Amino acid sequence: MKNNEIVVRIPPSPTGYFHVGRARTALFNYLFAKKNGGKIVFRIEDTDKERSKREFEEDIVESLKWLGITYDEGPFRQSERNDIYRESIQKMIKNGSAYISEESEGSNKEVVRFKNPGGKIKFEDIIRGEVEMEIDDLKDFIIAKNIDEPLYHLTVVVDDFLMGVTHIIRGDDGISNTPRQILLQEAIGAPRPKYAHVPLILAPDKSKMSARHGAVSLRDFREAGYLPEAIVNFLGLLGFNPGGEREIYKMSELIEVFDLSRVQKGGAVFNTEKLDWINKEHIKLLSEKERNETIKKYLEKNGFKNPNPKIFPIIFEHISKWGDIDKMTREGELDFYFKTPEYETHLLFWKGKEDKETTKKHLNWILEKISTVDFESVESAKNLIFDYATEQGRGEVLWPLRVALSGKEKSPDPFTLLYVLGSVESKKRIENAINKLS
RNA sequence: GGCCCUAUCGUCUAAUGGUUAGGACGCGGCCUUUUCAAGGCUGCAAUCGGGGUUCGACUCCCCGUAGGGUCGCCA
Repeated sequence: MKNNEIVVRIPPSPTGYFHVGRARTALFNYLFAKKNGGKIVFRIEDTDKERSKREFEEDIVESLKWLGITYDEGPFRQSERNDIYRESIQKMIKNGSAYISEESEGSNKEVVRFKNPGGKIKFEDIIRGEVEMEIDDLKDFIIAKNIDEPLYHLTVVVDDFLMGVTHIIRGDDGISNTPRQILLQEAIGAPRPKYAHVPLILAPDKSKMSARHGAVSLRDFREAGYLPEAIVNFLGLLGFNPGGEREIYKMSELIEVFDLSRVQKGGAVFNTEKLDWINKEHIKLLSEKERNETIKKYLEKNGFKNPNPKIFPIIFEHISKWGDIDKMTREGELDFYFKTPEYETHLLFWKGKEDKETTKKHLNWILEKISTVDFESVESAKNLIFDYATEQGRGEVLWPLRVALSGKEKSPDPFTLLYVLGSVESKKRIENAINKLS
């Protein structure tokens, strides 16, 4: 089933944390390779010694792993392959396709330039169709600072050739590099791979998504508490759609339906709301156990020791990503589960109607009613009170009860609160409320 | 500015010559045992403009327009 004809590559340069755009390109490469039984080569393009950092390389490796994008070969580091590039440069100089050029500007007085034949370069792009570009204004572009310091175009072409890369699936912003690389391929006698330039991921203002637009690196999303499967789902469907109306896909399902020729031509705006929705859908797909464990972990991280497991499903209902738990904590939305709430007395009144006696009456009724029982379920709490509430006016009874228990204008329903808090704590809070009214 | 690319609801997209232009996110309304959330139902909302080709264009061609990418001894 292995199709050894197909080889793709994932070639990040470790000059920053792994960017979502690059992640998506990596994902498309992965999907394409897996779909067609091809091979994936992972190559670190760290020829720029100034900007390349191990920290970034590690981040990229980790991010790929987090997403579930695996590779068959590598990582290779271009910085460790100088012998290979040197040989190519020398060969090109020898056959006249490159030459050492004396410079009056720049930081080196001699560089290696490629002899540009000029004219036009035409190539076939799987996504865009036929593309033709003029190359005259490329001049004799530089392929190495010197014989031991090769530059991007040269290293890419040499490596793609040596690693047997058949399909180059990369971001749209690299399309203008293609003619240069084709020229180089011809000079070293490499076959021309097939190209597919995927459109860019755009910020809401339609410009290329970059750091000034907020969260752009995978680690940002990881830290915000997104699920990797949601990121994969979202990115996989950004600029690609298999047709049909399905929105939620797992990696394996994405592989099945992936088709490079269905990739969109235009850029796609990164829509965080949709990502959040997709993330929530994937949280729903988790097992209850897995979900609860993560919620517990986040609660503890936020300083809530030994959280009551009864609140896990409530929290689940209110979040679209784990990081929302951090936010809820910060905004004090969770405090009432753990300690007696503080609130303005006025909040106790249904629709702001300052009727102390009635409010007290209802609260007292409930207090008495619950003093002898404990709640086995939300239902049992409801059964105890609901008929009375219906008779007396649901808002009149239920609103003050809810406020007494939560101290909040917005919270889960009072029966759930009763069940979660238990009768002892509930009684205490209701008594509190009654005291406030006296 | 040169070169290149792109163009369907606000956003992601479906419809590859014939549909009341479909779905999703978001937004509004209603319902669902007070509020919030969740859920259900429902509503608003698009083929950039102009020419062709064709019996018939979202779909094909041309010209505009708009947006984007790229023009390093970075990758």
